[in-house]
Amino acid sequence: MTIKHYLPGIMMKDSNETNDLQKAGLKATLPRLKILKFLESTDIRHLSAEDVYKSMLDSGDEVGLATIYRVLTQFESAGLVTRHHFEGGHSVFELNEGKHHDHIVCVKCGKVEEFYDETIEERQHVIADKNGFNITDHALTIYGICSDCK
Amino acid sequence: MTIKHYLPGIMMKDSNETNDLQKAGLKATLPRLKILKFLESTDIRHLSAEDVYKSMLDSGDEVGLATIYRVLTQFESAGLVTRHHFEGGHSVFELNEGKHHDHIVCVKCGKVEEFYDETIEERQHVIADKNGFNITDHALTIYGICSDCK
DNA sequence: TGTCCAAATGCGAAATATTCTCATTCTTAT
DNA sequence: ATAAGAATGAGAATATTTCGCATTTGGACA
Repeated sequence: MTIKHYLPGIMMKDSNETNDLQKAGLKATLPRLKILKFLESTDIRHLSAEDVYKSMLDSGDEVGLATIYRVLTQFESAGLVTRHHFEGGHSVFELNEGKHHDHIVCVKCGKVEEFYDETIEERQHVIADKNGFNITDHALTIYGICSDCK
Repeated sequence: MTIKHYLPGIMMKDSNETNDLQKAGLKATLPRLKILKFLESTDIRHLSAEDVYKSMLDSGDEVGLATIYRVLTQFESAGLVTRHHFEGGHSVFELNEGKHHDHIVCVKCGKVEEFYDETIEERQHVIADKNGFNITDHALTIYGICSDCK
């Protein structure tokens, strides 16, 4: 669905999503576009593959579960989403928007808050250097009881 | 198997492991003793339930896989081991000895190094306070390429 | 030390989560 | 529009973990 005809004089691409996919080296297939648009439109930040599958089904966009898994993994490789391994054994995915952050998770209700701490970021690089590693990524998750659950 | 008869004058308990289990509120059953002894004797720090199962089989101590899972979970609750969710989707367990530490994992070869950083520990408490959480635990894993794999 | 009861174990079935296979359908370059 | 290769869908296959239940065991107490 293009809107270029409604904005004469401005040369628009078919959609931001198509473009984002192509920049990521991924063909702009319908399932991928739908999944990306879904991730951008939902206000739930952390979703399992199953969550994505069911939510999309509910809104009438059926995409096979295997494809959801494949596409989310591709999005992860492309840097479009981040995969987290919170407690529970299954992966959850988060659309990468804005800046990097870490998470603090309530072990009672599952609520997830985001935070960013420059000091911690810096220390991690010091630690990686000390151990001879080149950091590719990191995952810091603090677990605790949130104020609602105390 | 007790050794108290060989140390006259010293009142020894049946074994450290039996004692550790009882202090943890767990009956000193044979499978639990074997698993605990195995964890204490191996020099591999991070093991999956399957790893524990197979290694014990190899050394002639067969314990059902379901029991391994149950016992490791109980040990976790009792604070004897820590469960980690490194990349790969399955849990690995680590015997708690010495002090808390975090991990830096090589994404190529899987090597795991431990580190402890007081500054990061402190910042986490500040962050939890700021968000109204009582920390119960935390998991910081840095991912990178180790010096061998560069 | 023998007995008894609750708790623990073993084993296979079931549940979950994720990946794979392969026939069919799209995408995109031409 | 067409062809070649990539992507998808559906279900089978795998991997990991849990569950149900019959049997065994640990340990409190007589």
